[in-house]
Amino acid sequence: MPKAILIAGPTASGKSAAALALAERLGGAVINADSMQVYRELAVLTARPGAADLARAPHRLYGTVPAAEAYSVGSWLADAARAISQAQGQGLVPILIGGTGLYFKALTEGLAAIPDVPPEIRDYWRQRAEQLGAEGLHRELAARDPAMAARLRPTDPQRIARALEVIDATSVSLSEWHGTATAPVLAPEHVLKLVVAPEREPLYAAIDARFDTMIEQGALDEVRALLVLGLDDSLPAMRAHGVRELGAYLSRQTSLEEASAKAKTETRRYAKRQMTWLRKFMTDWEWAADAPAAVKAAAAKR
RNA sequence: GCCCAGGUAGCUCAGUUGGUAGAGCAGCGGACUGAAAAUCCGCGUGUCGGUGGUUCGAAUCCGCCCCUGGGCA
Repeated sequence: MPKAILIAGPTASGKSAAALALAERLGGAVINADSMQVYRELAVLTARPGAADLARAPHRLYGTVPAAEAYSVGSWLADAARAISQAQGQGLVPILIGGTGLYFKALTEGLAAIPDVPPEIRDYWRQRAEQLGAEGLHRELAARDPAMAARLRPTDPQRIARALEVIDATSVSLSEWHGTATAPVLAPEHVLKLVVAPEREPLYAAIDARFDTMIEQGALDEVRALLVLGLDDSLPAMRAHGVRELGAYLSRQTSLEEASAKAKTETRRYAKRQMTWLRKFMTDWEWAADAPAAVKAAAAKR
């Protein structure tokens, strides 16, 4: 019996089905490793497991965070560590499943021990990014943290702002912090690692079909309810695929057809980026083309 | 059947007076340490409808044929 099972894969690959099947078979707890499925207000649009699935096995970290909160790898790692030991304490196999490559990397390789940056400082640099633009911000970084400035592209506002907030809050360069990884929560031994990755064409077809299903299941109501909260556009939850696009439809700026087409395109691009990540970081994982194959591979490994 | 307008990248279309073609979108490859469903970098992928001809040279000019849309019958 493995100490834990990790299942990664692009969106709409069927990895949830594999996780659920394994959880039932082995007596496991399904633990979310997806950056968007944590948000309470986003159930349909993030393809979160429904009531029927939740009844089949214990699920953790799904819909537990309000959309108003800015969640992050760091907070997830802490939550995941807790969920893993809790599951193990109950005699359940932790099955971590999701599409966020960075989360798996943090889990298995550790994360730099950077203190939390105070919200005022975060906001300050994000505003500064708006004002100066990426290149201007990069000049500022070059003055305060040349090492990071050299590592980052002057066109990458997000990472530049992050480097600035860290040196500002801690007086230590992010490049130094990156050398201070904490011990991984899950050592690679005794961990079963699976990738569910269909061929590109069927994957894209599944993405398109799934979005249509989401519309049928009330994605529009979900977006409407989210928008009513009046949250800041820069919050992660507001960046979930479909939120902006369906929002544009709800405010009559575009047709539903066009909104759907755009949301599907965004999702396809995301899946492509996920594949790039998987190819690079999940080289020693067991690869399967669909859920049944993944379950079979898991059985063979035990 | 006749008259127009078109057939160029997966899609929508550019393409000067003939010098074997280029934009947008889509797509593909890559990077990735607290926003990662984010952010950023790179790449035209082509029987120019077909076939004869003119020409040193044809997506561009001429003939015939095929297809699509519109009009007249």
